Amino acid sequence: MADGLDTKAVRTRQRILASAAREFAARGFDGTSLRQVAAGADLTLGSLYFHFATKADLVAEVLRDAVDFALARVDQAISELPSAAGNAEVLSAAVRAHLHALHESRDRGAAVVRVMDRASTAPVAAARAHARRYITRWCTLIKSAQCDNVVSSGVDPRILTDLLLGAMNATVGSRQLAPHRVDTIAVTVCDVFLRTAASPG
Amino acid sequence: MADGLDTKAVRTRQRILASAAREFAARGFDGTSLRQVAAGADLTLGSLYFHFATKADLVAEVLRDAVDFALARVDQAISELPSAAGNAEVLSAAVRAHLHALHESRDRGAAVVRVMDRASTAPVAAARAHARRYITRWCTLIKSAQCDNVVSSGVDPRILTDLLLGAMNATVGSRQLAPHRVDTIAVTVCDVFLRTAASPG
Amino acid sequence: MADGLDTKAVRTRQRILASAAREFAARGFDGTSLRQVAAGADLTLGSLYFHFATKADLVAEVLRDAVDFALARVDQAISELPSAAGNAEVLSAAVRAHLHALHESRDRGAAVVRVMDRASTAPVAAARAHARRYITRWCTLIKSAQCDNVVSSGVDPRILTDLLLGAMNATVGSRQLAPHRVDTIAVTVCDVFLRTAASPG
Amino acid sequence: MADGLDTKAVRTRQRILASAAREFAARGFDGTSLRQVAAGADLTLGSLYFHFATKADLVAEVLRDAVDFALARVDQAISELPSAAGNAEVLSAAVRAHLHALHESRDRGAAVVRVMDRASTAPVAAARAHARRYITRWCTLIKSAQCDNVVSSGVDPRILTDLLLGAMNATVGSRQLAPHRVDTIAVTVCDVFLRTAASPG
DNA sequence: CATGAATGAGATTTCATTCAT
DNA sequence: GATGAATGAAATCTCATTCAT
Repeated sequence: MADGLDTKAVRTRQRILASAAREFAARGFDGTSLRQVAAGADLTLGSLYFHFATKADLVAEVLRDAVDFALARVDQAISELPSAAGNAEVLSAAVRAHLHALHESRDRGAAVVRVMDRASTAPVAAARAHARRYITRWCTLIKSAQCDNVVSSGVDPRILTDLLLGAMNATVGSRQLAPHRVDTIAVTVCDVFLRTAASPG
Repeated sequence: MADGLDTKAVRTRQRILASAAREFAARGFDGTSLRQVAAGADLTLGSLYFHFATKADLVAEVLRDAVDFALARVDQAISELPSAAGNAEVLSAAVRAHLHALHESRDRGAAVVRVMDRASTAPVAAARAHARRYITRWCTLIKSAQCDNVVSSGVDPRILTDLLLGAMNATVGSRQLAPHRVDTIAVTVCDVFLRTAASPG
Repeated sequence: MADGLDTKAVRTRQRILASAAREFAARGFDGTSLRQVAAGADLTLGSLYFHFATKADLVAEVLRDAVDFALARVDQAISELPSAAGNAEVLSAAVRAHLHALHESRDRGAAVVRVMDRASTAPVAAARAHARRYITRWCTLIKSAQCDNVVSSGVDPRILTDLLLGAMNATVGSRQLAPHRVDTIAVTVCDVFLRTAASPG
Repeated sequence: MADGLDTKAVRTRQRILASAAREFAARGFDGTSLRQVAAGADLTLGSLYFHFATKADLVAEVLRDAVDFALARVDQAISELPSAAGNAEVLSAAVRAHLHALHESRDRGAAVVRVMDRASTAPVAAARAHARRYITRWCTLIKSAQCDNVVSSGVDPRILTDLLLGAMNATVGSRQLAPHRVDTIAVTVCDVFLRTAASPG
């Protein structure tokens, strides 16, 4: 069966993950019932458990997926920059990539933003650790930008990272945004956070 | 019988609201059981219903309280400024007031941040409408600041407001912060969002 | 309210315990659903949980009750013997008391016999420890009887105890026995286990 | 194709029966899931159903096996006695054979003891009927022994049979016993139940 | 022969809510 | 004002069973 990439099970899993992201985004962890998730994936409640042993396992995988997705987008955006690009270009490309990842598949993005908080079970804690690596990545970007005075350089980079991610994540609302609106937001974020008027895009 | 009379009922109500803020902040709306709230207020579950008809009513009042608290703090901070103060001073005073309100009674602040999202029942919708007035207030401040070019002036003030509030609210974490740390955050926020280096405090 | 001995809650508790003993006796621990128990106590499933936090807690209390009941009967029977009674009289009185306790409220007895085995949760383990004290009590009786050569004296008293209790407990079947039939069984047990022809009753 | 052919299917069947005996002995009928049984037989849950149509069918066959095993051992032990052997020798040989059968493959023995009780479905009822024939066999032995006054002769042989089997079956605990310990138990049982001091072995 | 995927019923448990006292 | 007792709905999870491949 080659890579095991398109078996029936794999397709069902994807349907479940999509439905779960949708529901978690709309109603949060505790507000989402697995029956809703199953229905959204055209499945019976019992059948969910063939694919995920636990609600915590399911949400953990949703979170991990979303983080991986955003991370890949940011990495790709940066790698596509011309090699002569300065830290201003790097950071604004990252901002644009993060925002587009967040809004493009809005369910995954909103799910992370709503759920990541505080769901104490073990698998979710693991996903949170995964997400922390994402934050660390951003902190590195911020530090580099501070060296070139691209962003405020006299302040704690950790705080600055929190503010930037907080500002961006706050833009994910209840309904999908058109791509050009996401671009507008990206420009605004850069306009605020970047000292130079490096207009992205 | 005046308004805020200190009867037993009123004191109990306050205890309930405090406990509810604590629990909602820690566990979210769906994650909090009314039994926990009651226990935290040294009460039996049944007794809650003498004071609040519904879980939604209770959370709505918690939210309204928190919004009113922040609104009062911001208004007061602004009114205490010398009459010659410019928009930069006004905005940075508001930032400081908002952040202090958020962290000072962290439970209320975190409760708003965690719960406001999307709890669809009617009373919560009312509280959300109440909160929208708070956002509008901030939008007004932003617009005035844009006139003086104190903040980015070429961008949509609504988006800018969302970014600012999003950034500030993202700083409320799981544990209380010492006041001086809150001040540091306030300085950072102003440093980022205000074009002039108007240091608050 | 005096002793709290006859409140509504206490009466409901008794009804639950009776129903639980009945069901556990008939269907075993895993075979019994709490819905059946609730129905047998004229209660809704949810209401059970006001009185017992857990299925394990419930069964543990049933077991403890049954052991306490048998222990009390055996103690009382022995204490009512004339002070000149020898070990033969003591042992045969105990046999009679145990068998009558077992069959008199058959549900409790059968519940112990069927469930005590192996239900691994913590509260049941506690109940099992409680039951072990009962076995120890019998072992003491057996040892005394061995001293007087009332029962086989050349054998391990622990094994002898197991055989005696095993033989007696095997007599609890699916339906209630008339008291005179229980007496017949008691006579038979004594006839087998006691070396002297000490006829009980 | 003869009868006990050693095809793959037959070997798998044996593995299933062994695993089932183990699980039923450890957790009882309702406490055992077919998935556990399958796993213990290195099989998938679905594959079980190729060999057994129903959980009840499976447990029935386990019970029948165990009864047949014990019956064969008892019969063989008796048939190996010298033809001049009296009823005392016969009974004590039977006791030894039963106890060894019970403890030798402890899983089967314990499975019978734990499960035989009351699993109301039809196939189990059939197995219980099968077991009743085993009890009847013992009752016959007891009656013969009563004729020779080898055991208590003035008592109901049915009751005496129950006591004897109950005593012996009570010795099967949670862990396997060394053979010499089983011999000790057999001696004790004979010492108690047989009027003459016919020491077995 | 065996497996993977799905189903539907039922189990324990939690919880918002009600109401007599 | 407060409590204790009860209810009914819903949630997570387990399990015997089926069937296409």
